[in-house]
Amino acid sequence: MAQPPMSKKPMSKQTLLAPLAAHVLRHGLGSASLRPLAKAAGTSDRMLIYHFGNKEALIGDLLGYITAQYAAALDGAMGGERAATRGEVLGRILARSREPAMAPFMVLWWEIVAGSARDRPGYRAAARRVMAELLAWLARQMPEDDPDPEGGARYLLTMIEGAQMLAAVGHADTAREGLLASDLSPP
Amino acid sequence: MAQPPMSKKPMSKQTLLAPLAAHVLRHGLGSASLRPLAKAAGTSDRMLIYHFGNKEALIGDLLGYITAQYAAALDGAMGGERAATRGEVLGRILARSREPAMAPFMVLWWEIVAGSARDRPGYRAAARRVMAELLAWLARQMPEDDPDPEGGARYLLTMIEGAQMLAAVGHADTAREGLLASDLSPP
DNA sequence: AACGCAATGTAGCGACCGCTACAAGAGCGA
DNA sequence: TCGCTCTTGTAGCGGTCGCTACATTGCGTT
Repeated sequence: MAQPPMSKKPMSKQTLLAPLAAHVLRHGLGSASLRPLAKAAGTSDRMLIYHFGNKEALIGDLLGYITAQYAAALDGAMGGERAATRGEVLGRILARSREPAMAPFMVLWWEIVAGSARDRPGYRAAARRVMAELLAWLARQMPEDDPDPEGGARYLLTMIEGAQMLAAVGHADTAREGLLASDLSPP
Repeated sequence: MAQPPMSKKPMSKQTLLAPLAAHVLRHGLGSASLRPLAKAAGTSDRMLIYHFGNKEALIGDLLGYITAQYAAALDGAMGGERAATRGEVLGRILARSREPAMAPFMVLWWEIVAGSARDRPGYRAAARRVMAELLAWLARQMPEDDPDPEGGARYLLTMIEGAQMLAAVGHADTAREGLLASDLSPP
């Protein structure tokens, strides 16, 4: 069946990034090749190269877009009054990370970490951006009477990432029980 | 120049795994395709399929071999007297992880985690094996007077993996400073 | 109307992918 | 020696990869 004319879209980098990001969040970076990506964005591999130059640049832009999305999601979750304890801050962010909407990003995140560890171009920058954003968010969330909010944020970030890694390999219970043995008494 | 006859090698799964693992540790799992792997092992893609059945099985066996190697390395590092504090245990294992000999495994590790998060066959099992081994090692290392060695091991495991993830994305200093803000006073 | 240029489709290149069909050796027991 | 099985080499299949050459469309400017 022939398509109706279907209001023409400008089809620039910016309009392409959203569907491309959606595809990568669903299927991962490892199997992100030009033709499937193009199909997901309603265009052709030819046009992806035309707009982004080459695949490496495309992935770089895509990682930037996705990490910016993640940062915005974090900022949007900033509401509510301050937590009373470090443990409460930790509980909040872990709960947020467990939300189903975050799952695709969490899965993608480990691909970004792996790329960063191997120094693949663009990955390190994307990972650092997420970490910086998370660190700032945590510092803002720390209890009002915390003696060392920056230090506490770094401590919590370490715990959070450890817990999420354990969850990624099916050891979520290990992390949960580990937190019980820390000085972070859960709420 | 023609090769001398060069004592014939039996060339079984077991003899192949060592050079294959070495290649994967150097170049990563993402770019591990049959022909380069075969070349590294002194054989042909044809023979890899012959011995392992298909690539998925090969990767599975390879992950098993590498994680077993890692476990053995951990056991070999078990010597010495017990640590006096949890912080000292943490310091020991982080120091061990920083050894240059461990670097290839550390880089590979995040690929394993990413594969596990995406549920690629074989990855979850390999990751769980490493975690279980590390957990047992930690429990054995805990201070003699620790009130809850298993809980402490889980806590330390969470911190360790968080710290290593941060190191993988170039935030090693964040993890180090974060530990100063914890109840784990460094030695 | 003529031109210029950005946007896009079509077709294909050479390289690599996992895997297989086929045949030939190598050793061994009957 | 015959045949059998295990191992190996050669060649190639159909597919995907990133990317490009070339032609065409369409729109704004002159």
